[in-house]
Amino acid sequence: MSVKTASHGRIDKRQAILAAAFTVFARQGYSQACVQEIAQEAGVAKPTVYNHLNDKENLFREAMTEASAELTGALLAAVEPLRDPGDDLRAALVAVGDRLLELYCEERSWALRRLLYAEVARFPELGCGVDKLTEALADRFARFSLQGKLDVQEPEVAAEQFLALLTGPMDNRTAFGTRPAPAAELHSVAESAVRTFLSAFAS
Amino acid sequence: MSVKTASHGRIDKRQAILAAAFTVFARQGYSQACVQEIAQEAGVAKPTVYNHLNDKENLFREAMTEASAELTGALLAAVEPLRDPGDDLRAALVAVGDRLLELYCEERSWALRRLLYAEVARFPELGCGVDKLTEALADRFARFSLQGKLDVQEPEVAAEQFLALLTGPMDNRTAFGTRPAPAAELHSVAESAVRTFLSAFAS
Amino acid sequence: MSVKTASHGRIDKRQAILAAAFTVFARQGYSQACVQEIAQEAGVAKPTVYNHLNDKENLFREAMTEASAELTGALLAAVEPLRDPGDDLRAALVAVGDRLLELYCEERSWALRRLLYAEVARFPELGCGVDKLTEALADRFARFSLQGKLDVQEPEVAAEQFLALLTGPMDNRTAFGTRPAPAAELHSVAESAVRTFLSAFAS
Amino acid sequence: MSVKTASHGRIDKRQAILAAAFTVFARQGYSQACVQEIAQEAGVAKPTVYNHLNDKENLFREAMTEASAELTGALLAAVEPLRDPGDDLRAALVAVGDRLLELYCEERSWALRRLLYAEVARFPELGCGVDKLTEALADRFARFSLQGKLDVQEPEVAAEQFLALLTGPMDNRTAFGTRPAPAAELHSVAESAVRTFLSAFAS
DNA sequence: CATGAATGAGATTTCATTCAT
DNA sequence: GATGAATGAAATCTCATTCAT
Repeated sequence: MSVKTASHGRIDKRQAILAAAFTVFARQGYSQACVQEIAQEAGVAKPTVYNHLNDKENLFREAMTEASAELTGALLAAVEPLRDPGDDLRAALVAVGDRLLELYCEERSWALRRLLYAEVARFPELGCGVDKLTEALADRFARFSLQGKLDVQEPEVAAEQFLALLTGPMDNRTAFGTRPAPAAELHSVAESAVRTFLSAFAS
Repeated sequence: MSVKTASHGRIDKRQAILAAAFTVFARQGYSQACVQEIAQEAGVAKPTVYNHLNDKENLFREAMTEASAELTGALLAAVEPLRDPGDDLRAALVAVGDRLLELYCEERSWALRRLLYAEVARFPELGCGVDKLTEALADRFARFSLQGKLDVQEPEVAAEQFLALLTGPMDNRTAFGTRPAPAAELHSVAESAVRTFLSAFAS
Repeated sequence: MSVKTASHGRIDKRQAILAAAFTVFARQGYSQACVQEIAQEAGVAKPTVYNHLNDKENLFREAMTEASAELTGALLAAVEPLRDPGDDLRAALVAVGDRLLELYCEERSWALRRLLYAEVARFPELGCGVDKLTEALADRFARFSLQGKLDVQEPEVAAEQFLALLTGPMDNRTAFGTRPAPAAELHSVAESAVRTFLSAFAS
Repeated sequence: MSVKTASHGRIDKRQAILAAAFTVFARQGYSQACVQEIAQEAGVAKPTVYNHLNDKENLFREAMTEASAELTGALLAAVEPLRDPGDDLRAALVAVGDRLLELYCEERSWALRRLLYAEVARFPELGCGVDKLTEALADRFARFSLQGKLDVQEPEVAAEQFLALLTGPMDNRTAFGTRPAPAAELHSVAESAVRTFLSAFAS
């Protein structure tokens, strides 16, 4: 009724289309996905998709950007607790590791990474985002080092390695996200990662 | 002319088609690649492709299997030197790390992984191969542990982590294989990986 | 604001739409032209076009009628001087011929004829207008005949032939209005036409 | 069966497609015509059309070129008799005029000209063909002038004018090919044209 | 009356796949 | 066994037209 409502309606529809698009792209891959199916999933007619997003490529870009931002937000939130890790640094790192792995192994995360890998050659801008997660983690590690809680010379490298230890094993363990990993296994991976990390960087 | 030659000719043609297929799939992705282009790249007519490999899906499977086996072979060969590491374990590990990273960052390797990631949802059998590289490395680490050169409780986990430390950083550093990484950077990553690994697992 | 102004505004808007429509139809042809573009050119929204003119076909009809009337008016005005040709009939005919050819070769004239030719099959009413120009010219020639200035038995035929001699050569000379014709060439054609015409019909 | 037959089959199919294309384009215009309908008219599947002619634009170009060449051939043949006009030049000219007008007023001729006019803006190469008919006629008139049968200073201009006198009146008389013209009317136009032409150029 | 948004229908084009030779 | 030709099916995108405001 009000302008605001109308505006929201428009924005909502755009968001609905983007969400539907990501769902379908995740299921079928970029090329196999057809705009028709995305429109159906969003509950609109095909031309409406073209009215809001210009063409399939742009639709993909926007849907990926959206999904990517969402995941990045959650990941950054997951490392926030390290601002106040309490007495037990190991426990704090394991908790963060658990949470990161949980996010990393969500179905949508795998789908996002699969699409990213698959299409980065044709959509190079998708791979260009700076890795905010590594940076945020490097910030924490630098602080810990200053506080004498860790002995880290190159915080960026340490952050990279922390994340690599966490997520690296999951490709093979879940057959690239095809098989689900039990929570216990995730926790075990997180603990191993933290153990190795602390063995290397404990002060 | 002879049966043997004819047979070889047949096999050669099949191999040529598979090689061409991988090249084209790597360039375009599974869906974007069209059989016509593969046939052209292989220098044969389209129906010949269908005579040798039944349909596009099978063509993809076989081409991926072929390329995958090739890469796996090279990776396994790269860890062979660890059977006789000499006195300086660190140097041996760095050398192996260098070689593994080099292989990992070849254009064809990225392409293979991109295709794997992209299509594992529709071709689940592609992701099912046991990870021979991790196993081979775990074998070496187990030996080192027995020989007192390392202190490794779970060789599989240690191998996973060694590989994660090596390759994990490369996704972001090369924008998923889109940007080339200078050899010096590769070496630096290998050294960091080995340093962290040995800090954690030195006996 | 006032009724009169509003009414004028309405008429003006209709005229603006028709003018824009002709411009776009001339540029793109009937089918290629899209209502969206016409609306843009007219500076109104698409439904406004539908409010004023019912559908695309009617829009075309009206735009063509408008443009056609405009051109016809100019052509009729161009032969008016023959009501008072002065002493030198040849000079008067050449002057009229020059002006007619000039109008005939305007960009908009070519566009109009192109659209007429192109769409007369689907809009037969467009081709049904009596040829007022031929009639007007026939009237003049009949007068000249009565006055002993010409020897014309069938004024309609003479008028047809005068116009044919003028405009017939232009299709090929301008590649159907695609290439511009220099003014000198136009004048030369007009002179040749008048020469032949007078050779045949001089009293 | 034989290679030759196979080859003919291919050529025949291409010709069939081009003929069907011209028929449909003539009926519907370039944009309204759809490839689907052309394929149906030709009795082949839609992709076959795309196999032989690359896209709709090229299909149009080739179909127009073909039809144009056909008509041009007939027109040139129609003026051949003027190589040996016999004693009665007037009669010969009228005969040729009759035949030219007959060809000019065939349904396919009107269709060709309509398409040419309609699309010359988007397919400029279609309008670029030299006018062989005018040239051939100019050649005949030049001969007649040398032989003292005519008094023609500029044969090209005379030829242009002869054709203009013939065909110029037909646009209006047939409502641009929409109405059929009775043979008697055609003959009358031809006679008037020849009368005027000879009045002007008789030696 | 003017308009932003939505849509049903349909156009061009591509591609995996199969015959017939 | 290899190939030129043909095709059924489907995908992207456009456009005339209509609601609801």
